[in-house]
Amino acid sequence: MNDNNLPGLPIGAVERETGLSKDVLRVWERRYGFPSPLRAGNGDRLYPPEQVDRLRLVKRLLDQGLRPNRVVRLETRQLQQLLAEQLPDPGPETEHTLLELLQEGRPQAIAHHLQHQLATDGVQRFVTGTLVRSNQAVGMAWARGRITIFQEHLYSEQVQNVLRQAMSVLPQRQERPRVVLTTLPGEIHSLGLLMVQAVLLLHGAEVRSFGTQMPVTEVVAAVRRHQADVAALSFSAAFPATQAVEGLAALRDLLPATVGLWAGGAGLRSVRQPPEGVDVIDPLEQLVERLQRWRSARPGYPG
Amino acid sequence: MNDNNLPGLPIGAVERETGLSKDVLRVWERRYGFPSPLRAGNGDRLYPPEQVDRLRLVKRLLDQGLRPNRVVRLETRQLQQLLAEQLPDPGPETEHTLLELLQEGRPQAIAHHLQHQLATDGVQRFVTGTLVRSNQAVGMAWARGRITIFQEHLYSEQVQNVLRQAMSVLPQRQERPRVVLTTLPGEIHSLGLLMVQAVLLLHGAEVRSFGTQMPVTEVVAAVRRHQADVAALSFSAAFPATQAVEGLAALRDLLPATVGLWAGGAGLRSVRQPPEGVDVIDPLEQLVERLQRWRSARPGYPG
DNA sequence: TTCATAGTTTGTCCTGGACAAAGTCGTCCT
DNA sequence: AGGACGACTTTGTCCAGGACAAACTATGAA
Repeated sequence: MNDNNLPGLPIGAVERETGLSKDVLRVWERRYGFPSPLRAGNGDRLYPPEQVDRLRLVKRLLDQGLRPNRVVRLETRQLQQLLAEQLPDPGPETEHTLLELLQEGRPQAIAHHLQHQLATDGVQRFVTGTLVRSNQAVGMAWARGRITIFQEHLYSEQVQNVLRQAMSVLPQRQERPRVVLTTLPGEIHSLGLLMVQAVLLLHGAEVRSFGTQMPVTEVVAAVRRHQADVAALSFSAAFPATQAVEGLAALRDLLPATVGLWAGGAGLRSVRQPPEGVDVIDPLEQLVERLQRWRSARPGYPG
Repeated sequence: MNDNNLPGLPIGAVERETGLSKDVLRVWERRYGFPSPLRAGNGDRLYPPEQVDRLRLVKRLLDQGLRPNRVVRLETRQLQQLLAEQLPDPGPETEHTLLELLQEGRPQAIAHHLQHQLATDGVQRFVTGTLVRSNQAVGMAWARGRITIFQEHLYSEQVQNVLRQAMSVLPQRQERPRVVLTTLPGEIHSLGLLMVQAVLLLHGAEVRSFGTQMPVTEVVAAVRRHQADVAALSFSAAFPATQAVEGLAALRDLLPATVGLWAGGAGLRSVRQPPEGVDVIDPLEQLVERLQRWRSARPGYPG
């Protein structure tokens, strides 16, 4: 039996759980008076679980582009409300069944449901339409407190399974362009990556996916070694826009000018002016056009 | 054209790339004189790429259980040497072909190779034997500078594909125990999770995998909601042992006594005494025994 | 409207100190 | 010999409070 009934989490644990750095947590406390953690005997901050939950909501609002000033002081209720307003709404009853399945918590049923939709829609519409809406619906449901984190996790795990399986069935046509696909360090979400991969694969491009968290220099090395035509980067909403821009600028600088640099994902929504030489692709449908444009600009390549 | 020719990375980027916290980077500098970053005009640290590479090596040595004191001051050469000694050696020529394929960099060929071995070995031996050795071989090759990070990434991406596909073919017998499977926040590696999932699935357990990074309270909620018999946690070598122990203790405290708590992975190697009520399972083969023990202790359940 | 400029907000980084947990080592007792 | 215990050392994490540049906002001119 462990005496682990602490009244709260230390700052490091909160950083890991919320994605807000220790520095930010401390400076918010100083500036806005929230969070207002308890203190351990030695002066260490201890964040009560309610405050951690509230911080998670704040984080998502920031990810939507709101500024701390307007958000940090709000109560949980208000945060939920505001987040529901801010999040893209997939429509009222769009994904009712999915959410019910999530609440029941039978992973098989969820996978089956997704599989069914995939079969109905086909890969293209499934990924760029249905899945996008489902993701939004799930995010919305979390914001409203209808589902919890573990249910979100369960969802993305199932999506991942379905997507990977769909791709394994797709013919590998290996036509140009050859695309190196990955994310920068600090990105934790891999769903976007898979969605991009599926679309590219479907349209006959040769995708070489490296998963998440590739340092800039490694992306460059991979592009060279694989003689890729394009480097494609994915950024989730949770990824700091400033880091994205920084990374893309550095990449553009290090990659040969002949190599395309494509970037997409909710993490770039708030970026006013992307670095020169970077193609921002958003929404996902644009990827197909971009692909065709690349090919028609290079008639030498088949496709 | 961007002026991104900085002589080094800021401390935050180094944290993301190496997994060493800003605090650690600064305190090492103070104590050991390494790293010794340049300074920007405003006093900010700028870590040259060579030092970042060296830090990556240091990090892996710490992950092997060595102490900073003995390691931080060493040169790159010595670090590589020492790491080669410390890492478990899968034998001289064991995975020669795999490494050659990795160096060539054709993902298809790698997947094919893995698939072939899977077919030869069967799931059990593939996961607990061949894959473990392959992982070691790849880690070793990186330590020796034979391959780089992006090649490691490519490898784990292929392994992931092969494993997920193998599991999708496996019959879902859904016998007891029902196992909630995940990792704690801060864990970035998901391979271990998949390997465990494959073994459990093969032996007819009902696995509910939630991917990586589940807060302790969410694990508890998931176990309750899913009426699971066991919570299984995976820890990679990169995961701080102290955090693992802390998290496991908290989990044990919050979970009902009737629910088993199984933990495994290289991240627990250095743990002398795990918290009471936690089953440490290492190596992976033990998982099968543990499963059978669980079942024979509960003759009511089929299996 | 669009664009430049002044003001504000915000994340990140800095120094240098402190301390508890974990590891190491030597000693004593069985 | 082996194991338990206590003293010493190492190490990661946390603290305070200040600073600043980049990003954003608001204001006013063309």
